[in-house]
Amino acid sequence: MNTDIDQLDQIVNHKPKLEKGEQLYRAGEKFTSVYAIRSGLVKVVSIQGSGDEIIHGFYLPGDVVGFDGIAQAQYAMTAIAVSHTSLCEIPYSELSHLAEKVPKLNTHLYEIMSRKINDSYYQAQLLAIKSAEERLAGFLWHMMERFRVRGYIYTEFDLPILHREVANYLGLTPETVSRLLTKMHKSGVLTWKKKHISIHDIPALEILAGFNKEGSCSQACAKGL
Amino acid sequence: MNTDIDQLDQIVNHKPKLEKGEQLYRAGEKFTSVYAIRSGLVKVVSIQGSGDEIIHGFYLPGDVVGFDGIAQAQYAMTAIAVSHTSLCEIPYSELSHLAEKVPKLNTHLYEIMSRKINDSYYQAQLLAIKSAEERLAGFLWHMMERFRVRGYIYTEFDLPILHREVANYLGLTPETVSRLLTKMHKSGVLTWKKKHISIHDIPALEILAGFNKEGSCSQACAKGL
DNA sequence: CGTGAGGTTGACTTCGGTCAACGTTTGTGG
DNA sequence: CCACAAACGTTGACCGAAGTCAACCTCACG
Repeated sequence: MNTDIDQLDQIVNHKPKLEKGEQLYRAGEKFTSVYAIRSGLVKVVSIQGSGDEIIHGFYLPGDVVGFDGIAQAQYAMTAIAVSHTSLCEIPYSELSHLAEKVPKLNTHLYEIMSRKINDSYYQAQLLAIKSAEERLAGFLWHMMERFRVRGYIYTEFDLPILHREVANYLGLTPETVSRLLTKMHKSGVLTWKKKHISIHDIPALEILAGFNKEGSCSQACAKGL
Repeated sequence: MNTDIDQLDQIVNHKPKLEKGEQLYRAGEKFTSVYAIRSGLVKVVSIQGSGDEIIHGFYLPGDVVGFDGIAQAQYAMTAIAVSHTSLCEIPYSELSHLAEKVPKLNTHLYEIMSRKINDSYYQAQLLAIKSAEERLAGFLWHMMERFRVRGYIYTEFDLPILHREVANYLGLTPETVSRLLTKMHKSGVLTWKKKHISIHDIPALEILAGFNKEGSCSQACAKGL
C-alpha cells in the first residue's frame, strides 16, 4: 500500500504556485497531465469566441482537474487559478503506465472520474431547478458540504470568488446574486462579505435549496459527491 | 487486438430487450454492471421525493450507461428505456479484472468516461445559456451531430421522446418547447412531428443555437462530444 | 488620496412559466 | 373495427421572476 503511494510520489511534479488569474492549461492544448490541487482554488471554464467565459466548476484542495483532456488527447476546457494556488502535476503517460502495474490505482481513478460525472449531474440539476434562490442556496450548501467532508470548518470559510463568477456558474446575473445574498443576510441564513462566508442557519439554507420538497433524495444524492 | 475483443465478448451478457418504460437500474441499487446500448433509447434520471424526475441525459446505440455507479459502488441515477431497447450487460468486476490484463481496455474506458465528463459540461453550458430557443436548438443540433458522427442519416431521424421529456432535460416547460417547435417549423428550420425529426436548414439551426455569436469554440467543443 | 473594479439598489422590461381550453394521437376493450 | 378515454400536444391570456439598464456606493490598491 505504502509502496504504491511511494511510486505515485515519484511521478508527481510539485509545481510552483500559480498566481491569481494564471492559466493551468488551455482548451485545445495537448493533454499531458492531470493536476491535484494542494491549496487555493481553480475554476474550469470554456471560453467563447466573444471572449467571455462559461464556468463549469470550482475545484478545491484535494480535487483533481484535467480529466477533460483524456477523451481527445487535448484539453477540452481551460483551467484558471482563482486565488494563489499550489498543485501537483501528474503526467498522464506515467500515471497510466504505473496503473498497469497497480490495479488499485485504476480503481481509484475510475472512482474519481465517476464522482466527477455525478458532480456534473448535480450541477445540471442545479441549473434545471427553476428558481434563482434554489440555485444559489444549493450552490452554497454544496460548497459547505465539500468543506465538511474534507474535515474542515464548514460553517465559516473563505470563498475567493466574485459574485460575477458564481452568477456565471449558476446561469444568473451578478445583480440577482447580490439581491439574494442581501435577502439571505437579512433573514439570518448566512453572510457573504469580503470573500468570507458564514453559515448561520443550515436547515434554513436547505429549505431554500429546495431539499425539503424533493424528499431526501436530492440531498442524499448531493451529499455523496 | 482481435483477441482482446474476444475476451471482452466472453464477459458480455446479451440481455433480452427492455420494454418501453422498464428500468435498467435504479438509484441506490448495488452497482454491478455497465450497459452498452445496441438499439433503442435510454434516459438517465434522478427521481425526486415528489415523484417527478430530472432527466440527465439521453443515450443512443453505441453509448454506455452505468458509470455513475462506480464512485459509490451503487448507482447514483436511474436508467429507463424510452423505447424498446436491447443492450449488452458488462459486469464491472469482470471488466476491471480483464482490464488488468489488457491495458488498452483501461485507456478506452478512460476515454469513454472523459467523454461523458465533457458531455455533461456541454449540457451545463446548454442550461447556463440564457434563452429557451438556444437551449432547444442546441439540443437538437447536438442530437443531429450524434447521429452524424455515428455515420447515420442525420437530417432525418426518429427521436421517440416526449416534449415533456425534452422540456425537463432543458429546464423548460412543454408549452415553451411546443411554441418554439412551431416557430422553427414555420421558419423552415426543422420539423418534429410524430417522433420524427427532419432538419431542413442546418446553418439556421446553428444560428438559433447561438454558435455564431460565440465564435467557433462552442461548436467545435460540442462537436468533440 | 483618486481611480477603477466590484457590489448594491431601484425602475423598468421581457421571457418564459402558469393556467386553462381545446385539439390530436394512441391504445384498449367491447 | 370502432368508440372512448387518457395522455400528449397546441394555443392563448396572463403574470411574475429574473434580466437589463442605470445610478450610486464601497473597497482595494497604486
